[in-house]
Amino acid sequence: MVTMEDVARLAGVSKMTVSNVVNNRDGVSDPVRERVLEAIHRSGYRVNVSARTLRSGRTGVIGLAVPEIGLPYFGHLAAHVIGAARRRGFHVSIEQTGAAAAGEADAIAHSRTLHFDGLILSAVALGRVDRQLADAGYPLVMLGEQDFGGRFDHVAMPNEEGTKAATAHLADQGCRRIALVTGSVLDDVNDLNGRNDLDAVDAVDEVNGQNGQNDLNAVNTGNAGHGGNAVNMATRRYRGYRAALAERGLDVHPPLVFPLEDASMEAGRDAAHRLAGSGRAIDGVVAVTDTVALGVLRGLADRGLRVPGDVRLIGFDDIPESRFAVPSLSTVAPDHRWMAERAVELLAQRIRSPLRPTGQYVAPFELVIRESTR
Amino acid sequence: MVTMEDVARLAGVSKMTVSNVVNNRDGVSDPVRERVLEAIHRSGYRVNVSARTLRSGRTGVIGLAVPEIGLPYFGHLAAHVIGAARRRGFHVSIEQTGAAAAGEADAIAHSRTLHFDGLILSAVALGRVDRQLADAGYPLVMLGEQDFGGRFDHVAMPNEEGTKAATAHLADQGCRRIALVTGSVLDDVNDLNGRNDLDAVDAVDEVNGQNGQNDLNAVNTGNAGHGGNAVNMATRRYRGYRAALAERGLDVHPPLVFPLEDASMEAGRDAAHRLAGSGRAIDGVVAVTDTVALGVLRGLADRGLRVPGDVRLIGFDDIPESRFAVPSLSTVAPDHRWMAERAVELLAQRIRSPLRPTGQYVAPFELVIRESTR
DNA sequence: TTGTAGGCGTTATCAG
DNA sequence: CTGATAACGCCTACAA
Repeated sequence: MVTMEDVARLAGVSKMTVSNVVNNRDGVSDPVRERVLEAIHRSGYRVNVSARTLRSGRTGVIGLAVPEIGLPYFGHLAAHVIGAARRRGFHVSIEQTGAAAAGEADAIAHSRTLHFDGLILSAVALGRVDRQLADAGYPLVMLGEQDFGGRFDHVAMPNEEGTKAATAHLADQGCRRIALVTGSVLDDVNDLNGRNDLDAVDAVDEVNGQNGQNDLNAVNTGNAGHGGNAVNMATRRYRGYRAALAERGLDVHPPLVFPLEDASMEAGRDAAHRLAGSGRAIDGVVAVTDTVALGVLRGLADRGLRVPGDVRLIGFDDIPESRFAVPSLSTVAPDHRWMAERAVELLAQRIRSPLRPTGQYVAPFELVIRESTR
Repeated sequence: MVTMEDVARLAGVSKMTVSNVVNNRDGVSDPVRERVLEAIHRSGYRVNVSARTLRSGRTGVIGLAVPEIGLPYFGHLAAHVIGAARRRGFHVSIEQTGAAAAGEADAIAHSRTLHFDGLILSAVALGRVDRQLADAGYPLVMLGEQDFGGRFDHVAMPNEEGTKAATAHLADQGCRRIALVTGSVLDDVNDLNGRNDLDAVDAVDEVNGQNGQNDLNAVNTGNAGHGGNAVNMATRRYRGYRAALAERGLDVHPPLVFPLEDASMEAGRDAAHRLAGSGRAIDGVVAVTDTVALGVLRGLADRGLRVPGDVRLIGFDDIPESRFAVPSLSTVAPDHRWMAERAVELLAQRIRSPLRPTGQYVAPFELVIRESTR
């Protein structure tokens, strides 16, 4: 292995000068820099990242923890994050958490052990992050679902607004009995089908209005300053759904909510089977994610229901697969690129200045109308 | 940061004893080990991976280079590789190569720079690996498509056999004019639609019969000893297609081959449009991958062609999405779990013994018949 | 069974 | 502008 020592000898300078050249520091004269670069090239020298890390405490690697990289949404998200990180000189290492709180806590611990410079956590299950973690001052950005009342940097999906828009769209298309297919993990909401159960949730919803200072220069700024106590994705989407129904006077008791085991296609298909067999004359379905919606599409086909003829269907995420489904899937399309950029930028900032106030952001979105709701 | 020194002080022993405990080495008495573990727990000590790496030369991290983690196939593959690696105590870092030879060479260089212990390369474009790389002795396992004449450990897809089986299946279902939708990068084969163009390829096909020593204990052994000169995936799949047609007497001139820009759904849809407009009365389509097949499915729908009524369609890979398509997609299903396990195992072996002979394996597969070919 | 000395390749500090 | 020196935290080798 060729070291800085070797390069230094070859160029007739000291180790330190080589280091300065490698790291683009100034204080090196042009002719010397030239000589050093030449020597580096000739010797095939490569910096030893471990040694650098040992000395500097920085690895140049950030972690990205997702429930399951094989799910389309997370695969695409990862691709964006990797791109955004590369543009800022970071490398990305992917962790799978298995959509379990234990996995997510593990990912954080593992991330610190491996001395990633920071971690982007696409948290689904982590109900309440350990006080340890919050206090650790480890650079951590939450991406997507969960919300921790401003204790972390957070780039959120437009859960409530998006679902409301999707539901309203179905109503506008003439749907009168609109179902929601969603995760079953509504905070503080049990017995979902039994009663008007949102009161408990609403009581928790004290927006704390904490603002992150916005020194990002993204063209598309989204909505900064979104905050609130820990309320999960399913709850937020449920709220959006109920809000739209209420506006349109389409509320129904018991609510037409079909819970899922997880956010898989398989679960979506199951839900569609239950839905078709419920005898409740459903003519519109809002699915909590596109992946679930694709499963619902399949499940409806199993039961001989036509989309959009018998039932209209809309998803959430706009994964590429949705465009190619038959029928193509209408969906809420958050700006994933924007989310990835913002998350990486927030993390980079936190790595630079650990004590800056946290920032909360909600991604901009648009409604994409395709065949499934025409 | 808490170091071994701190733990040693806390436990009243030397640094070295702590190291021995941490690494599960023997030569430490039970009471002392107990004390040390206690001290580790109390202090929240974590080994510093950089320091360990600097000293030992091993990082415990392997790289996985794929064209694009957002494509369903690679996402699922990655999930399997991550699992297999974890079982062997390795961590996985994912690189995106962008399906370009430059990207793949970069990934290798980058991988070495980062001091991964080795790299699993899902190579698509890398026509000829640099002699440098081959000679470098850097632990490298090729996964999937490319084939390098035995110079690397290689876990291949059953390209030729699988495609042959798929094509034969369509013939058995009564298809008479079967098209192939595939990548356009057939080695040494230009002007694909002009003439009987396989001769050039066949001339290259000298199987060299190199065998990897099989000390793996997988239940499902697949076919070891597959070798050959560098012939890419598209060519192998084309061969399987032609072989099946020849057997059934269904060969047609010019061949019903529709080339793709890349292996995306978009490209598949385009191909379907061309195919539908070709006026060649096609009644069966073999798509080079499931992702492409899903695009074809969509493209056929655009043109009002029914699957399987007007055209039967079969893919390759068995990604989960295929099961949920409408109609569900018949496909060639290689054992992905087996492939991931074998690739990681080969890499682990090569890391242990760099000079062992290379092993070539072809994954077992089965034909999965679903609605699209009934 | 436990402890001590030294060095892995890099960078921060400070002197020239 | 350049160079000498001392860490960074751990592990190999050898001594006690």
